[in-house]
Amino acid sequence: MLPHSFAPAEPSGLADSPTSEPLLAGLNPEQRAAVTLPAGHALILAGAGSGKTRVLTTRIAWLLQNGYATPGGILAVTFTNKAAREMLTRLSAMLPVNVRGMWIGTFHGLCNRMLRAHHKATGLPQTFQILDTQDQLSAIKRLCKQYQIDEERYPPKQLQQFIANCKEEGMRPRDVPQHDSVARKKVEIYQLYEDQCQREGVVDFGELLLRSYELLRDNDAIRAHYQRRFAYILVDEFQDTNRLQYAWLKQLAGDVVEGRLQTQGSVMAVGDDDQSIYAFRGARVGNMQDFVREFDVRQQIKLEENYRSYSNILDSANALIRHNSRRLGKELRTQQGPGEPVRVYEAASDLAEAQWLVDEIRQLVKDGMARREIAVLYRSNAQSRVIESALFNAGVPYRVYGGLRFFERAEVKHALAYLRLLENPHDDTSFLRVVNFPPRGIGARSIEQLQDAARSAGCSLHDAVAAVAGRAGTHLGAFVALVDVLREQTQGLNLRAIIERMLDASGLIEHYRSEKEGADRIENLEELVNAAESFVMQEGFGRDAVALPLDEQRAALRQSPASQGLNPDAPRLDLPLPAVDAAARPGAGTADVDLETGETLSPLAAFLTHAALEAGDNQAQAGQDAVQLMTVHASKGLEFDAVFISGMEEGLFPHENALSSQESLEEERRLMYVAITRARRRLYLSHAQTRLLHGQTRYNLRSRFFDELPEHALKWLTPRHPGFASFARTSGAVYAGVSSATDQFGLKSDSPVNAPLPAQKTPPAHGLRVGTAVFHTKFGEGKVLALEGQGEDARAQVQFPRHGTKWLALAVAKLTVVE
DNA sequence: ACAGGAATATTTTTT
DNA sequence: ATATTCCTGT
Repeated sequence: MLPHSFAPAEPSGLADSPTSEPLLAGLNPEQRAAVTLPAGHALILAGAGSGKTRVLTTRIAWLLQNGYATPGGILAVTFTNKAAREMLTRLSAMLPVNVRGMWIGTFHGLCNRMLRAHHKATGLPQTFQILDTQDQLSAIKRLCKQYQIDEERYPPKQLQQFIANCKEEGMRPRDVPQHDSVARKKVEIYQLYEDQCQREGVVDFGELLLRSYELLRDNDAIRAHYQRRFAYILVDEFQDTNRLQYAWLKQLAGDVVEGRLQTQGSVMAVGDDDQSIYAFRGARVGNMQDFVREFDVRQQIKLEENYRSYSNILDSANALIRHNSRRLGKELRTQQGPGEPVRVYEAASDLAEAQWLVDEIRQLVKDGMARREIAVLYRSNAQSRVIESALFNAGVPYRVYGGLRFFERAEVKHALAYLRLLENPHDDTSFLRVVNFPPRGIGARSIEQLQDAARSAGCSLHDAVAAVAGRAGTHLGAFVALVDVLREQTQGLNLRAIIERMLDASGLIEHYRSEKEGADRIENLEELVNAAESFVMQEGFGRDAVALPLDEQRAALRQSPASQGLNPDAPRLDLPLPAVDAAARPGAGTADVDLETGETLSPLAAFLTHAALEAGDNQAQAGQDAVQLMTVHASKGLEFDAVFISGMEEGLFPHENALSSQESLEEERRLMYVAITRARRRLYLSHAQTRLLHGQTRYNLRSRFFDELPEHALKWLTPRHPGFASFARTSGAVYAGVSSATDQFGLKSDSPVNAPLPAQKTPPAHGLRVGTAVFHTKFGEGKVLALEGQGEDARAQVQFPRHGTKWLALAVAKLTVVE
């Protein structure tokens, strides 16, 4: 058994102190076991709707209440700001605790907090700014121009991906294998990018994590400090962690001694391998197995009791996900009855599907369901269009999730760029964004001149302005003067005043006033002032955690059912942090590290950080009771009384790009699992025979996922036509999806869109499917994008890397299938 | 400097 | 079909 050292006290296990009863009331045995686990590492497999957040927050409250931990000894990490906020809100409703002392936030938020506290040790300026994805891309493009990198051979988007991937794998340029000249070049660019960021005092999202990880890894005193401090580490959505995030957690938890992890704190990882839907952006479900092995996890608890849905819905989810291999294994169950059947509808077209959705939604609303309790889910954003227009024409209020968020809007980013220049004039990304916006006669030529000057002088664009002569120099000089004067003038002003002065002096407002569609933009700029104001009000800027004022905490507590028996006015558990005992730290006698400096950021710097780390709301205007439209991904973590999953078609869901490998197909299945488990009472699955996609009519088969659902739970609203399974049988495709089959095949392209298809379809003789790799003697290898027509008329649209996309008559063109 | 037309690429996305 | 990006001519 691994040695554990526990601080400050060790929970004794299931023997609760009498005071924890009110906290634990209403928890089922598994939840209760998870909440009251003794010190040591634990994996909680929390199924959808099993009360995961409740367990996490109650665990923290229980640890605090029983004195097993102080607020300063807790670290709880999530992926989204929303999840972190929810945890804080629920926690402060349970206990009158000062949440300010706790480290509860996103990975990025906590890393940011750590880097600011130790900026000297990390080699960053204290007021380093954070590049979002847009900023990062423009920084890379600028770098490519500067070093004359062939953007054909090294597309900036790809470089961005490459750099982000490297960082997620914990690799600095020197760590990246350089097998060939292309790899060498990419690494060289990576290094140049790093130098540029360092020079400008900016970090990207990946850098926040990597720097923080390296800080812990390379600095014994700091690592020891945090290892001692965080007696309890809790990780939400653990299945979504990437390699670097896991490595970061390991640094916080303990050191590897003689090949074994010697931990100080206890790590509780909460996750669900069946809901892992972010492998495409680096999430590694394997971290769950690694965690169990490397941390020698003894406590594994499954939360399988579902409090959300009726059993027909859960049976469907369970049956579907059983088709995945390599699962940790889990079955959702409920004490509720079967409820209503899952309704399945086949529409003739995407239009007809949307119309049916509208009719069904209207009926639900008429029967008394709130519109906000109805969600329409789809696999990809492009599908929302038809549905939106059907809802719009019917006058049904709806809300679409996704799209640009507040702090990502162009006008807001412009304003933020000005503010960032006030904070840091050497931020070239911000400089370039607004040097000629609003237009002030500084063209591409002048900027090139300036960039050349900056490069030869090895300084920032701001500092290079003096070196540019002539008219260009005059205009540039005026811009720099504007920013510098503004910086002077805003010294000592409050945040609101700073922003107002900036909006005025920059000419942004005036510029948009003269633009025809500028009204919305001006509104957003005014909203920026409000956002800053409410940020300041929230006290405690410089921290990502949002703390409720004490009286609000107590008010929430009075209303909370979890607070029964607690005294809302009891003194706060505002215990001091454990002192860092330098003498007791092995080999740290001389260390004079500024551990967790008390330096605070200026309100402006703090606000800019906030803007970068929390891009704002992702949904359109709230308030009105509206039907919710979103992708399946966006629906994760939400629940609704009625859920429609639309576009249940082969090629769409599962997506055609995911058919090539077992892993990606299984991720699609998990995605479907997530979608199903969003529904509380009613679940509808719909698909259309024809659908307009990329300007072309496509004929899609019913999704294979239907064949994986239990017949007893389904109610077919329309007669069943043969679906993927029958196609797969007749065409010899492997049903489990190992082959790259999609089941799209050609029907006469001029068949009327709304006419029902013939009941019996025949599989194509040519054996091609969308996604098939083919070889053409003249054009080389290509991929089938679409198929049309039958027999002699059959045509295929094929995309060739060299020759573009072409329609080929299969009777004429000699195409061979590439395995 | 900027408008307008051609070329291009369309899974999912948080920080 | 459509949104975005790129490029060219004025």
